[in-house]
Amino acid sequence: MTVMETTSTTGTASTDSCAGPPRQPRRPDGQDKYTISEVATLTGLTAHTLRWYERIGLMPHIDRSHTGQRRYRNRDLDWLDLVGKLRATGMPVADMVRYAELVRAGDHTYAERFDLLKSTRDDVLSRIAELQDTLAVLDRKINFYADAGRALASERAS
Amino acid sequence: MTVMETTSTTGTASTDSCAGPPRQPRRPDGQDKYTISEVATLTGLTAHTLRWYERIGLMPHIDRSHTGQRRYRNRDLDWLDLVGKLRATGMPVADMVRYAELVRAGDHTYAERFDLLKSTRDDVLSRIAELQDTLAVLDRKINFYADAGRALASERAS
DNA sequence: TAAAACCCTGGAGTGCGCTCCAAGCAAGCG
DNA sequence: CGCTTGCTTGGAGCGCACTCCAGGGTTTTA
Repeated sequence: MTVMETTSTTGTASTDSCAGPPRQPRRPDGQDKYTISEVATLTGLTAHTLRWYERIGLMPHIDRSHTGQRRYRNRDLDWLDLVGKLRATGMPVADMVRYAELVRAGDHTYAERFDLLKSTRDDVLSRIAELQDTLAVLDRKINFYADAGRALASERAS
Repeated sequence: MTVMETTSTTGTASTDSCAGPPRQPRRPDGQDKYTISEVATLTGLTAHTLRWYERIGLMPHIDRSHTGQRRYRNRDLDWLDLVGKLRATGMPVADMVRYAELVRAGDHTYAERFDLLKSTRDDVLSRIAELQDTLAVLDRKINFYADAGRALASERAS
């Protein structure tokens, strides 16, 4: 029987949709050192996924302890927050890797980053519109079934 | 060299985000008979995908011509519209199959359909919230890079 | 100090949603 | 009549984003 690796019972749909800055039990900058499993609980990702993100170039360089274990820092958590948000928009991982490369490349890539974020923003806007469209359809159907349900109830009562 | 099967250059992001009832060149009810490739162009799906939807039970029974070719009707196009919208919400195909089964099962499944649509609606709402959250982050970053760009420009001018 | 819990790596496996292939049938056209 | 085009089927293949495994080393707890 080996390790279980955080099966993360907190599903994808977060209950607190109106939280300001997400206050997690982070350590203050300066003594911010997290093991991979701590980061897993903080982010909801598995340790597997965190290592995989690193392999494909989606993470900046992660510090290591003297024996080679990963030691994440607050800025890594910030990055993972961003990654999580971008993933939620449906952005493919490859595109995020591209953005990560631009960040690694230095300040002279500002313009490219700007373009990338701007077109992502457009995507998000149109996806929101799409969802609101779907919402309207859903509401029509829901009303239909609600009415049908009431009709059946009053029929039973008569 | 065999057939090409509609590589659909119209991407996933539709440009007309504010269209009322989507006016497609449909034939009037009564003489509504479409071949699979017509439906492919109308929906943006490939013929492969249409057949696959049928195989997995996502479609109602589709009429056939005397030689066994599919002949879609307007109600099938309506169904595919709904399916497209639900797909856009990220609903797994298996869940849509479940809904399709309820529809096939008859009127006595109204309550279950209601529940399914209602929880889907909740998903959509929280996904919209999520996207708006992401939008805020994106806007902050975009502003940062825009400012940085302006700063560089004025630096060059001095 | 020993057991339990945790972490490391490269590579293989999984599930989803298509996507395509091979082989064949059917209709229209010169 | 053959050619082209389009449709049919079952089944295989693919790309993405993980997800896990084997086989080892490390850290923590009792």
